[in-house]
Amino acid sequence: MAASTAPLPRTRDADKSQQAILQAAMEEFAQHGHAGARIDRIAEQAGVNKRLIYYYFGNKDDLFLAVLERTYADIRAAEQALHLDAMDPVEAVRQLVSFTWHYYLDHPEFITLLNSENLHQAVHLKQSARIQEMNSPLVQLLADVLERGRREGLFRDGIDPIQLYISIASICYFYLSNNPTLSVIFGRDLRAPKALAQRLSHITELVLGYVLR
Amino acid sequence: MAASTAPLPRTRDADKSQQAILQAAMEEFAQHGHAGARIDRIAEQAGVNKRLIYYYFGNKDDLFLAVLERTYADIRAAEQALHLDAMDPVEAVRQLVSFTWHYYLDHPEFITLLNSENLHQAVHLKQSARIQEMNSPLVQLLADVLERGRREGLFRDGIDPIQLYISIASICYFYLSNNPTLSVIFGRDLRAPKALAQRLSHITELVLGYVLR
Amino acid sequence: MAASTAPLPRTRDADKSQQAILQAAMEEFAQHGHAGARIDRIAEQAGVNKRLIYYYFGNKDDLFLAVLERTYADIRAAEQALHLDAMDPVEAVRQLVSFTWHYYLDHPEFITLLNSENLHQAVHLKQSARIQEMNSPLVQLLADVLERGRREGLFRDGIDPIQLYISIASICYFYLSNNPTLSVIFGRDLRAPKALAQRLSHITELVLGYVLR
Amino acid sequence: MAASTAPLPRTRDADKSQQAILQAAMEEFAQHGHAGARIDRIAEQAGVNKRLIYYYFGNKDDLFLAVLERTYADIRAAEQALHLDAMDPVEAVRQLVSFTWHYYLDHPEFITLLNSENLHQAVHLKQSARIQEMNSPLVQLLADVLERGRREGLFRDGIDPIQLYISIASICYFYLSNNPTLSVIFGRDLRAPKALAQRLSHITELVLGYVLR
DNA sequence: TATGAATGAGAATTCATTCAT
DNA sequence: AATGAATGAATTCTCATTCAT
Repeated sequence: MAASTAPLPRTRDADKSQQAILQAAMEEFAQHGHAGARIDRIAEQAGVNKRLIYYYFGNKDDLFLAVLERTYADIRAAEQALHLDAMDPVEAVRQLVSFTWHYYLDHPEFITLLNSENLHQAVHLKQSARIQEMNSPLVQLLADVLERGRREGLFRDGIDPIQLYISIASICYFYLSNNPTLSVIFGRDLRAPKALAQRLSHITELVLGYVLR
Repeated sequence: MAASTAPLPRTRDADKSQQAILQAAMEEFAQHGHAGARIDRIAEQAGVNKRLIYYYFGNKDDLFLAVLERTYADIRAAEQALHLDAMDPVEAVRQLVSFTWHYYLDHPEFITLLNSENLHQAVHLKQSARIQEMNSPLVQLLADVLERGRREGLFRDGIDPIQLYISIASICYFYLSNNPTLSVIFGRDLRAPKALAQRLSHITELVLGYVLR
Repeated sequence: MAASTAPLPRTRDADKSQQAILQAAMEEFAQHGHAGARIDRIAEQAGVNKRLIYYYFGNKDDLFLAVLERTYADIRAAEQALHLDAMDPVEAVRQLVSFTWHYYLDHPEFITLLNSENLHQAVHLKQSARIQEMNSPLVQLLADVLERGRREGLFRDGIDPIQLYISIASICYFYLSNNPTLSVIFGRDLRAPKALAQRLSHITELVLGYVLR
Repeated sequence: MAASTAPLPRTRDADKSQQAILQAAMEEFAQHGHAGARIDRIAEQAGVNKRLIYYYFGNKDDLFLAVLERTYADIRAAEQALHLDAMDPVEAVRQLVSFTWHYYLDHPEFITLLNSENLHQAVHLKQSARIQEMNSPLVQLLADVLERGRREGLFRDGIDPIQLYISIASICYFYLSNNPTLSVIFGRDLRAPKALAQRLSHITELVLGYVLR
């Protein structure tokens, strides 16, 4: 029945294999970094022949780039769902912080992939027109929120939205990225649920404490 | 006395060899991460026989740990020189932010080494009693500063010094750590002198904006 | 049928490659022992890329085990061809001795491989369910022969077949295994054809002298 | 007091170091064979600097030879204590078997060192005039015993003492040398005290069963 | 007599990638 | 679209041995 409806099965399998490779590669690169990742493990995890990876993705670097592209596409898609313009300024800031925090928390691969790419001076990213075209809506949304807050007399003047956006990302990202070493240094489990809740509370306070006049 | 002045231009200097290896290893691990680092390159850079690395440091992991230990020892030593207790609270916060920022800026290896260690879930760090004993004085100093500021009616109440310390580290670290990808995404050079100055200005403002009532 | 005759001079023959590796490994391990064997030489002798050895056999130890398994399989196969039950008891004992002697004489690799494995306390053998399942038929055959001889009044009573089997193996094995040192100590070539013939004659006499009442 | 009696201390230390090296080397070569032995471990075990091994023994092969020489010297010394000429022939044979068995049992290093040397076609032994001059008295003693037994009408005629000597060595040596593999193959611990006693009983019976008419 | 420092040659093993079908 | 076979170039690590004192 499926066969009679369309000439798709072949294509579907191909797509399925590619998706399986991409997913496995994302996990492998996320867990071991670019240099530590193994093509063999990706093939095994994806359940495909190793040769197929080269067939579809060329080589390890191109595969890494494909993973990066998908990673950025994913976060951009998630960002699209965030409608800060419909909220009052304070709530919008809260939501932005919360979204950023939870996105990183739920997508640890995002952090390790970016770290790996930064270790390599963003060589892959620089090659990708696709990613560079995927503009994050958040900076503009944040700029609007800040302007609205300023006009309402709630927020302070002269806040640079890019700087603030980076700062919000920072205080979410770093805590999660460096959690293992911080946990050892401070001698406590900074990934415990309670610690995570306290962290979100602090960063929200920090950001609001700064923007509110 | 004659004995102590004599052997200057010797090659058979164990300590010198070890330091050369350690320095070369720090650079190699910082530049390529743990998995990407090459023992061969370290030997070449250190100007010693590859075998000597194993003679003194055992294996790649132990060498990496030795590098981590030195890295932490270095920052702890720098932190010791910071006398926040002699300053008024606002100035102390400024100095802490400035110190943190400049330390990371001047020691890019600190960032990449920590990232590499975090990718590996701090496995090496967990083994090192030495590092765990090197307590940073900054958290306590910051706690004192916050308390003084609070008593003087300058600072807000209920600030957790550990959270704030991590946040200060975050906003300094992330900007530098993720500079390559951020620069591509935002389409401008975030390491340009002017951009760096603006960043320091922003983070100082952000932190003071939060702590001041 | 055409299909089966076609691909003769192919190099891409997995089984052929594996057999070539196994054969070369057997010779290398037999000649140099486990520790003295070199993977490089095995690859060269087998005419394959060194990497292929790891592809098929995992590592040196696993390869050694594969060689051991084949070695035991070979001797078990040879033992199967020995039909002691069809002979009169005295002839059967003669044949068993002769078979054992000639098998060791014709398969010097059996001796050195076993010596190597014994030096390592049989660590590889202990892992191999396969070898442990390959029961030698000889002990049971010998037990039957001894029982027949006893009933016919030819052989003495109370001979333990396992002990006798080990003794027969001993007097064949040791002479060949320790031939180099014995030759030096006794100052004559114990591998000369005449010496070998005398040895077989002696051991046959020794065993028969013991079993016959 | 010791210092005043002679100028020996220095020499004694030297001798002590040499003996420590030799002892450690014997254990190392016995446990790992020639190829598997490590100079580093020998130095560590002997508690001396690695360089000293080269100072006293030249190189690994020469050290191995020195170990072999001591090993042969030891067994020759033990053999000297065996006075078969004072016993009646049957008792003398029993004693020879028992001595051989217990010597191998108590000196496992003898077995593994000889196996290692035989793997190498006795290359070291061939170089050693010393060892070749250390004639074992046992063959001659056995010849005398056999002759006495024959004259007393107890022993059979025409027994070659060298062959019998080798056979006695065989049945003792092989059981112990190949104990690990035999234990696995037979599925029982052939080094258990009871198994050892049974073995000695069997080999005594076997030899006497042969020599007695 | 003794030793810590140093090394060249080699050892097992790994890895991304290509071949042949 | 897919795969098992095969490989060259590393890569970490080892080892007997020598250097310099």
